Amino acid sequence: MPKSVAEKNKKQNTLLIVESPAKAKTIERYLGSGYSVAASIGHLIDLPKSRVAIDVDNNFEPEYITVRGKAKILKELTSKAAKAGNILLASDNDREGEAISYHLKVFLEKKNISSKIERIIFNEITPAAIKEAIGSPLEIDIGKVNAQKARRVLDRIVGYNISPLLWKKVKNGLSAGRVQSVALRLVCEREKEVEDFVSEEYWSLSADLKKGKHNFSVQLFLNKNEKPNFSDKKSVDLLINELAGKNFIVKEIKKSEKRSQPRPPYTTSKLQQDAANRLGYTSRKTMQIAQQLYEGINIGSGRVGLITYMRTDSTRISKQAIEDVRKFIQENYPNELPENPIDYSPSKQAQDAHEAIRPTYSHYTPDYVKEYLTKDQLKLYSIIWERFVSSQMKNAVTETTTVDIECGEALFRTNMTKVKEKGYQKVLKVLAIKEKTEKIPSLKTGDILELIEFKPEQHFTQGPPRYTDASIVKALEEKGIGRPSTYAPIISLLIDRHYVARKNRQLIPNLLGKIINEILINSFNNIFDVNFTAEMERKLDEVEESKENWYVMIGEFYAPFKKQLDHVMETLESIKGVMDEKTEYVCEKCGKTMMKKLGRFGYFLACSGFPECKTTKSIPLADCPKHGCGGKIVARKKQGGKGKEFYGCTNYPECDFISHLKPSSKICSECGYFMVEKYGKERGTYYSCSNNSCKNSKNTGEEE
DNA sequence: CAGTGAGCGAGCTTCCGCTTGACTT
Repeated sequence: MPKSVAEKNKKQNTLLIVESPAKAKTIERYLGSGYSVAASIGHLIDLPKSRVAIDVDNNFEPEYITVRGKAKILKELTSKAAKAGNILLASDNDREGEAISYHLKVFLEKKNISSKIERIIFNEITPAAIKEAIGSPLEIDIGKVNAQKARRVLDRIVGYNISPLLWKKVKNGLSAGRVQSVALRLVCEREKEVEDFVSEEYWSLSADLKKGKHNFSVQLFLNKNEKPNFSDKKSVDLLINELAGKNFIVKEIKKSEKRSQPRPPYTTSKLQQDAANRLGYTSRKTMQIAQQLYEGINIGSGRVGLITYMRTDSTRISKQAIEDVRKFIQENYPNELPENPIDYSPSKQAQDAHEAIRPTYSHYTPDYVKEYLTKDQLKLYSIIWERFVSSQMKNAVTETTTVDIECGEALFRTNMTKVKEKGYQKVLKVLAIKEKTEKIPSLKTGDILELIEFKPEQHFTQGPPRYTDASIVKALEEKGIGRPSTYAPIISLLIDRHYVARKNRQLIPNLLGKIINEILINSFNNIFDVNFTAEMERKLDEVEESKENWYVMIGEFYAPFKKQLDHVMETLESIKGVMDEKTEYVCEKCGKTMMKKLGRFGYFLACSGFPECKTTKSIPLADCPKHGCGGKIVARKKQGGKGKEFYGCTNYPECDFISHLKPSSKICSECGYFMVEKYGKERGTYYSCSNNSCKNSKNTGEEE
C-alpha cells in the first residue's frame, strides 16, 4: 500500500516527552537527529479547582480536566505527536510521573493519534541511561497510576471538605489539608513547649590554670563523664572554698583517634537545611537559586546547566558522575582518592526518580564559575559542589587529647582536638567545620599546675528551639510528609495565610494558626496526625502492588470521615468574628469604633457598624516623617496584590515617602523619622532609621 | 545591594504534587 509507505517515511522521527523543559533540552542534545524532545511542564490533566469533582456514589471516580493554562502545551504536544512515528513518554519514574504519562496517553489516543505510544524510564540524565531506556520500552504501570489517583482523591476529599468547614465556623478563605495542617500542628506544638518551658538557673565551674608560660582552661566534671550542675552560686562557692589551696595534679592523659566520614551528596531536604543554617536562605530562596543553576548559566563558552535536578529525595549518583569526580580528585587531591567509589544508596523510602543534587561537571569548581554567578548563586553552588566532591574523598582523622586533672576530690578535664588527616575536608570552604579547641601546653602525668582563678559561671536551661525553615523541613521529611517539590511551598503557605509568622528565622504560630490547629486536632485528630500519612503511604503501596483497589481504600477512609465531618459541622460552635480586634480608631463616617480584621490582602480596619456602614481603611503604622505631610504610613502592595509588602504614605502621590521595612514604634533621636527593625546574624534584632540620609540608617539604633 | 507605588477588602475562598514563570532576594 503506497499510502502507508509514504506515511511511514514522513513519520519516522520519535517524539520523547519529559516533564522539565531544561531536561528536554539536555536530552535533545544527547539524542541528535531522528528525535525531538518536548516537555509537559508538570501535570496537564487534573481535577478542576472550583469544586470537589469526586463522584462519591460512583467509586469515587474523579472528574479530570485540562489544567488551567496548560491547554496550549497539550495542543502543541498533540500536534507534535501527530507528526511523530513513535512516541515515548518519559516523565519521571515515580507515581506522579506515571500519572502524567497515563493521562497523556489517554488524551492522545482520544485524539486518534495512531502512532505507537510507549513508556520509557530512566533515573538519570546521561546518554547511556537514556539510550538504554529507549531500547527497552515498557507499558504504563497502572498500579502506580492508581496509587497516585488514590493519593490525589484522598487529599482532595480532606482539603475540600474541611476547608469549607473552617469558612463556616471560623473565617472565610481558610484552608486545611493532610500536609499543611500537620506542619501547622508541629509549629503549634513546639510553641506550646516553648511557652510551658520554665528556665532554671544553674552554675558550672571552670578553672584557669598555668603551666610555665601557657594558660589554659579546664572544666569540672562529675563521675568522669558528666558536668555537674550547681543550682545556685552558694553551692559552687562552697566547692571553691573546699578546693582552696589544694594542688591541681595531672592524673591522666588520653589520646583517641576519630574518623569522620564525608556526608552523602544533597537531597532537596538536606540542601534546604544546609542553605538555611549556613547561608541564612529561606527554603524558597534556596529553591529559586537552585532552579537558576539547573536551568543554566552562561559561562563564557555558552549556557551550561551547573547542577542536576534540584527536587529529589535520593542520594544516588550516576556512574558517569562518579568517574568524573574521581578523575577530578585524582588530578587535584590524589592522596584523598579512595580505592573504590563510595556508595550512597538511597534510603528505603526514597522514590528515587532523580539523582542526588550534584554539580554536572566536577571540574567547574566554584572558583572557575565564580565570575559568571551572582553572589547568592555562587554560595549555593559552592555548597553543592563541596558536598558532592567531598562525598567521594577519604575520611578525615582527628586526634583528641583528653587531660584529667585532680584537685582534692574534684576532677577537672580539658580536651584538645587536632586534625591529623584532613581527607575530604580539604575541599570544604563554605562548608568548613569550624571547631573551637583549647590549646593545651605539653603535660605529663604528675605535673602540678598553678591556679590562676576559679571561674564559676551562671547559666539558664534553654527551652526547646522554635522551628526554622531548616528544622521544619527536616521534621516533615523524617515523617514522610510532603515531597521535595512541596517543602518550600508549605512554609510559604503557612506564612501567606497568616497562620505562622517568620521572625528572626523562627516560625511562630499566630493566634489564627493556634485557633485553627486547636479546632483541627479536636475534631480530626486522626487525620492531622503524623502517622496518618505513614499509614496512607503503606496503603498506597498495596494499591501500587495491586493488592488493593484504590477506590476500596478510599471508601474505607470516606465512610467514617463523612460521619465525623457531618458531626463536627453540626456540633461545633461558630467562632466567626472572634478574631476581630477592637481598636481605638473611630469610623470617619458614623463615629463607631473600627475593628481590626484579617482580609484576603492582610489586616485592615473596618467599621463595627458593618453591614450598615461599610467603611474600611488601612491600619496606620506610623506618622509620615516628611515634614508638614501629616499623612500616615500604611502597608501597601503592588498592583494585583502581588509581591512583597512595602510601607508608604496615605498622601501618595502627593507624598512619595516609602520604606520597604515595617515601621517600629521607635523614633530616631537624630532626625525624628521612624525606625525599622532589622536582623543581623551576629547582632540579632536591631533598629535602623528609615531615613536613608540619616547616619542612624547605617548604625545600630539606640535602645530606649 | 538598593529600589520598590496601590486606592482592593464583606465573597467565593480550599487540597497535594508535578512543572515554570514572574517577582523578590
